[in-house]
Amino acid sequence: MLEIPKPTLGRLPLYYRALVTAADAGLEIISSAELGESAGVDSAQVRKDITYFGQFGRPGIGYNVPNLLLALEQILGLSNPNEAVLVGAGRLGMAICNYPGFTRFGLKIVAIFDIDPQKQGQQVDGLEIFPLWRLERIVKKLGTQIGIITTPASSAQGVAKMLIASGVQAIWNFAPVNLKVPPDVILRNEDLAVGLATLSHYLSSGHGSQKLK
Amino acid sequence: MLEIPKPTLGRLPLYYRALVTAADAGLEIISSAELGESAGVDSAQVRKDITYFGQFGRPGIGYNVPNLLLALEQILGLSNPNEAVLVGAGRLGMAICNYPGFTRFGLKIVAIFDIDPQKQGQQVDGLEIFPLWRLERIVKKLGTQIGIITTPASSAQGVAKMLIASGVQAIWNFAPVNLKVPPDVILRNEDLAVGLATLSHYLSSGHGSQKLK
DNA sequence: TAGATTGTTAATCGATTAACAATC
DNA sequence: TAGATTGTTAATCGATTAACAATC
Repeated sequence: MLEIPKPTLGRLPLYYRALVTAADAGLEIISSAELGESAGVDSAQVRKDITYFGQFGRPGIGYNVPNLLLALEQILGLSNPNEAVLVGAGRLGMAICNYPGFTRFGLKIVAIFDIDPQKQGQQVDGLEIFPLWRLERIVKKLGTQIGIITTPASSAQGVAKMLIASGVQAIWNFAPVNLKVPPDVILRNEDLAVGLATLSHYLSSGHGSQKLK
Repeated sequence: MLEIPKPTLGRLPLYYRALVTAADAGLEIISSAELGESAGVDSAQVRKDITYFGQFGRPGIGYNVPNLLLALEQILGLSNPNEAVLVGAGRLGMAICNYPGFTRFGLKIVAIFDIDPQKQGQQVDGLEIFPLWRLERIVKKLGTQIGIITTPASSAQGVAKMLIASGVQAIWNFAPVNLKVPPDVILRNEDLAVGLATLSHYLSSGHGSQKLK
């Protein structure tokens, strides 16, 4: 399969969401213009993006909603559910455990870890919080693929090491720090400070009117 | 002042963080190579990015840490603190209220709103949760510039309208939905589902080794 | 047939990378 | 002077936009 550009990959979830909405509304067919309108993307861009993973439209007609939805699930890897462990049971961690958007994207958190003995043994949404020293054995046993880091910045690198030693293939990092990981580990940084700084810049520079990201 | 490219703007907070660390360590001078190493960015890119807002380095020497730090605070608009109201007192909202990274970036949440009467009147970090109908008057009175939306997707557009009617200039949207706002309002979407979908794609496609974002 | 809309090509735009003269 | 490192230019790379022939 050909390589999908990163910017395109970032828009696919937007299309996916727009299509789910359309499907819920009973729509069978959607045009690139309609899809773009709903996702906030130019129609030419929509068509270009879609062709990166196939031909799903019919000239003069549009795209078949269920077909395209299925294709997107494929390409986004949502067909096989993703299991993850979460390290750091603070508020951000708990928010992520509960984030409603994730069920749709097939994320299942299977264990939570925290270094604080106070929290250990507590239940969160039916999941027990385990002590950090049990991480390696549990992750190995479950064969979990994704590790989510919601610890303070100071502990994040250590946690990343543990996760990698335990065999996770991907790390989703919410700690505000630049993690070093081996090249075969997929790393995604979700850095809220970047978003804030961007807003702050545009506010103080007086340029309104930007659609950021 | 010349326009700073968006990708550059996204990297500035990383430099800022690296510089804070360097300053804390008592470093006076830092090279583009060191700064890049710390921020996870190529050194040529670092130099290019910095020149978008001035000349702060000395050939053969490097950059003066305090100077560059100051310049970044300027350009990121951190010199004037940013006040925000937050709408949606769920777990994500609470997590954001507590996110430690924000203090450094000068964000101050001055009021919280929620539609749920159960939550109204409760205190969160010394802030009372107000009913939604009081939003307009309070925001107008405080002159708040930023509105943070952490409601479910279904209510987000309505909340955005209220915020805009109340005079906020920027919206930081965490609800998984494509908001429509007038062109003079700055909109930043923080979409966790995009991050997840990206991870999921790389996991299922078998390409490891990507540093995503 | 006439109107609509795709898939794709070509043109434009913008960002990254590489290289190096100027400077310390 | 020799070595280091910036700021900047030019070359490369990649993404977006525009246009349109092909198709329904």
